[in-house]
Amino acid sequence: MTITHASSLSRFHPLLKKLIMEYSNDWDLQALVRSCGTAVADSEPEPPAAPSTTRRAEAETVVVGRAGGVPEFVGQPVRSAAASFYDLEYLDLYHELPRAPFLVTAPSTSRERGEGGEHEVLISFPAIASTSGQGRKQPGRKPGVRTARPKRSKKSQLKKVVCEVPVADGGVSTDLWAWRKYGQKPIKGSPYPRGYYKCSSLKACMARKMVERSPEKPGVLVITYIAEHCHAVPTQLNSLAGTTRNNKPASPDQQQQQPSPGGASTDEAAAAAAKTEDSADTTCSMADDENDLWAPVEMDMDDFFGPFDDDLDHFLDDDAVLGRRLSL
DNA sequence: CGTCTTTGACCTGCGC
DNA sequence: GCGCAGGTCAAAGACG
Repeated sequence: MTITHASSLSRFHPLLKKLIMEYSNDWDLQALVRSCGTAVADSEPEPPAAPSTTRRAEAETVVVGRAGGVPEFVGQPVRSAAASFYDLEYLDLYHELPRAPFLVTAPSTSRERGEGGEHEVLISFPAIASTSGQGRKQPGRKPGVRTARPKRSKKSQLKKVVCEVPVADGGVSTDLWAWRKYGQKPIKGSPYPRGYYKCSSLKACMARKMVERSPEKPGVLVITYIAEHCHAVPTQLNSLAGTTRNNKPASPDQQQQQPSPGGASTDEAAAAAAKTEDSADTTCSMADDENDLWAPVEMDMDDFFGPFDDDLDHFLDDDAVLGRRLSL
């Protein structure tokens, strides 16, 4: 599969365009580009977002954003996207424009990556808000009981794809993977906890993602995809049990359980963040009402993306196209 | 019944 | 080598 509309390329940021050209036969990259959005508006560079998730993350900045966008990697394993950007290592992709569906800003100065550096791509999607509370208080597991765990691969060698997603309203944001939350941790220096999710489609799948609220931009969720899916996008989201519980408001009890590194005010912030985070996860992982629109169907990728090839230019000027995409 | 979230403990990597 | 912070595990209970 190749990009067939050269005119469409002109809308991409030069760096992205270059990548596309260089990887024009790389289905994965194109999938990422397309899934992130097809149009790119010129914009002035902004200060790069803070290294989003790890203290190790540093890099040049490329910004991709989309108004009302959805950070899905439709029909495309995230790992592939990451692999396609392999040579980019880390792209700090934060930016916002009020109108342009997608943005790419000029990269900041490039940096040398260290040995074993991460490979990260940061993508931002403006203007999604999310609400919905959930959860309940649960006791932790009993101490002292632990089984051997396979040795982890070096964190520094993990590939990452970082997406910045505006706090979704109603949880529009989604990808087609099913995720299961397996942990949550308060992050030092951030009032917001970070949630840890793994792919629940296949036990053997090592794909993971971390969801946290940006401390600098409380309206933005930072989603970091780690590792690779070892399977195709599920044609049906597994597990129906407990899929709607997240829509229930969190109990005050639970909110008090949120980490409170900074005192009472951050208590509230953390609780809010947790709610937002959970909401984001829910919408990313489960077939709620919005996701019904995304009901996975067996579809040829060309068929799936065909409308975007055809309407790429139109896409920029007509939100209806976005709506059309969202309704796919 | 299967899968989910919650949550504290445990483990590991990294910086100093 | 040590300590900290982040990442993962797994029990318990909820949900459909």
